[in-house]
Amino acid sequence: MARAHPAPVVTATLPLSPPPGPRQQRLLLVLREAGRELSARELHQLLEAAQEQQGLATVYRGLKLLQRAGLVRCRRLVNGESVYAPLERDQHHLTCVQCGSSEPLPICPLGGSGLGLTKVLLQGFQPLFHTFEIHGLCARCQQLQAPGHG
Amino acid sequence: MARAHPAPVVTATLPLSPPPGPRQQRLLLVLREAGRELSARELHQLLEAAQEQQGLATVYRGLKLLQRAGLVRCRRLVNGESVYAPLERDQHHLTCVQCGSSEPLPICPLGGSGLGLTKVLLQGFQPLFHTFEIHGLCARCQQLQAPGHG
DNA sequence: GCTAGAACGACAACCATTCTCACTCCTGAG
DNA sequence: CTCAGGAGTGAGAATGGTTGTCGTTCTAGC
Ligand SMILES: [Mn+2]
Ligand SMILES: [Mn+2]
Ligand SMILES: [Zn+2]
Ligand SMILES: [Zn+2]
Repeated sequence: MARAHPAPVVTATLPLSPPPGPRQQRLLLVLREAGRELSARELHQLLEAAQEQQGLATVYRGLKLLQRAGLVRCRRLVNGESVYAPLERDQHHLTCVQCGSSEPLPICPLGGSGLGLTKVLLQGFQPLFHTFEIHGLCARCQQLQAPGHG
Repeated sequence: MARAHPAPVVTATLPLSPPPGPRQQRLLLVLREAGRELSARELHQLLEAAQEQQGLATVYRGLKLLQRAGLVRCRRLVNGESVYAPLERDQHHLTCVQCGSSEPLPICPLGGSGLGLTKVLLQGFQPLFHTFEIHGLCARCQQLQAPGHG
């Protein structure tokens, strides 16, 4: 019977592609062991230190594969560089438009409520991950920008 | 003028800075008249066509001022360029990690529920705007990536 | 009119990312 | 085993949006 389902939320998706090759698995492992988001260059350097070097171009290629496989998420910092993290680490940020600092924000807009991200809205689009960010002024930059600075 | 503001929620914030100068007001006007997000270069060219040219560096400077004043929002496209829109236009997107296409997503994670963006969470951070994006594969790229392609 | 400081604009510099292309490695056929 | 084909790789060049530099122009105050 077609009962009124609580709208099957379509995010937190299943992997699409077959498991990636060994190079990509190494990338994923390093990302999982790191406690934070890593840039492509950091990843490249960490691999180098671990005697498993991969050319920077290869790192970028691998990260793109992992994204398409639904294993890695990515966001761009204000300074232009992209940072990567495992998909299962669901983390968002407060980012200062002035100094670019970015600190964790312990909420997720899709977390509890579900938000009703139905297939109707997605219309054939296959979601892999989401980004949510609040941009504004950090406490320090507010003071520096304040009119009466003393 | 004074648009209805629905929100007890802490986002959709009040302007912080004094009203910007005439150059910035022109930028804001063009952004409001355009039906879509504009890049700095597009803005520069539109102003040129309207006999109100501003150097590209000045356009960037003005956009940063408008952001800090709580009048303009900004997001980065996959190809690296930033696009700008008036703050009151609350729009989010589905973005393809493969081809970079980005189509509107008619929901906002802060819209109805409020999400509980309390001052406790923000801890002195002054929110100006937010970005929310679902990244994945558009219908076309799913087909091209499919295993049995025919 | 004159001066100090802010705003401006043309252009150079920056730098993360992507592209190029020669080379290596793997695989399957013979 | 030998070899051809193709995918994967890596070093370096190219790309391009954004930011920095710095001499010029505008503005306000006297
Ligand atoms: Mn989340
Ligand atoms: Mn919104
Ligand atoms: Zn700041
Ligand atoms: Zn696509």
